[in-house]
Amino acid sequence: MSVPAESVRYAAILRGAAELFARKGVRSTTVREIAEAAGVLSGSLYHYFASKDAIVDEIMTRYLRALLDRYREVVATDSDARARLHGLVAASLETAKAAPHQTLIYQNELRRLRQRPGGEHIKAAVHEVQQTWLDVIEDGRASGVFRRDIPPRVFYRLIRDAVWLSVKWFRPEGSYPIEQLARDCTSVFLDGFVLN
Amino acid sequence: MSVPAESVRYAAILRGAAELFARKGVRSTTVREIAEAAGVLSGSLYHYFASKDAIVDEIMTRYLRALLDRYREVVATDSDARARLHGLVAASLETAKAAPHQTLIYQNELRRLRQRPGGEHIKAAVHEVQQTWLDVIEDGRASGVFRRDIPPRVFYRLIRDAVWLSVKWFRPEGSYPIEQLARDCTSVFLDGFVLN
DNA sequence: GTCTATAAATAGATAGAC
DNA sequence: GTCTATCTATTTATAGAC
Repeated sequence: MSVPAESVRYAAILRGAAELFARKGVRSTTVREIAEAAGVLSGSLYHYFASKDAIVDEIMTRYLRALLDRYREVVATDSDARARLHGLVAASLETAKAAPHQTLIYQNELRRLRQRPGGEHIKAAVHEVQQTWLDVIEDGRASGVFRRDIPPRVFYRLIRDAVWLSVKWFRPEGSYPIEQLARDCTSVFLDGFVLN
Repeated sequence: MSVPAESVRYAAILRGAAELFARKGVRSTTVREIAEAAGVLSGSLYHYFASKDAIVDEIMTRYLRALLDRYREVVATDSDARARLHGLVAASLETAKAAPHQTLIYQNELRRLRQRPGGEHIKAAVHEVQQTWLDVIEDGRASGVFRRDIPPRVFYRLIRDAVWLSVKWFRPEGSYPIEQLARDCTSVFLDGFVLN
């Protein structure tokens, strides 16, 4: 929520910056590059954003809002734990496919974004993401579907990292569709890779 | 392999730089900070290394050499595919525990390290790491132990990311030992999280 | 709303004294 | 082998004309 709530140029800055941040890293991307990608000179950026950090913040805030909207839809369905876990896997993969740059920034720079002053709302969103997964896992344990000998947090972190890091290798244009990846991912984590 | 093959200070620079690179990122770490951590002034760094990038290269080269040494030990054992896969999981987790900073740099900056000129030997090492996993997976498929409906590369990437990213959350000082994590990790990926 | 011009700080790296 | 001093380039951000 900067000075002009929305405009074509404002959106172009966010879009171009996200691509650059994902490819080169936030720190290695200069405001001049962001400006060039948006078709303006660097001084003009400061009409839309107070600083380079403010651009990063806006990108991540929007991204987390969209992600949490999808997660809330998934847990609103009254299906069993296995279906809901698959729903979270699929929602995450679809989000990564729809917003790969933002997902990559989220993976690469989250640690530093959380630490820095003013990162409280990001921290809160990240916590809600985690809690959504843990609730589904706990539900599956309580209903006797999931194993009790694996700590829920450990399982959560394993599947979380495996799912999200797919943004680094999954190619939507290939012959292996995202729906298949979602099914394979759920099946490996729930049924295992050994033949029964 | 810089000018003085080895010295206390040389080692101190590598150690301090690894910690800083892991915590702040390579780009955000200045040569002055590296020098301060090693107890010298920035000018003195250039007696040991030609550039900041040369420090990063040396850290990653040593790390990958140590990792591949462990991997070669694992695949040299003539056990079945399940045991060898567990061996790779355990070797990776132990490496991450022994060299957490280097592992974090490997995860965060590998993409950029590979791309830049002179990164061919790193690329070759990364390829050998991948091939080690794929060989074990292929062996398990051929011997009828692993599923054939999941693409080997997909399974490799899922378990690879889950295992390596544990460096971001695993705490060696906690009550959950690394050996248990290795067992849980192997079991989740091979047997699944659902109760049988 | 965009540009020009530039301020102010910081970066990697070098030269030479000690 | 280390430090002092500094060069050169780059970076974020600002001020003010248009």
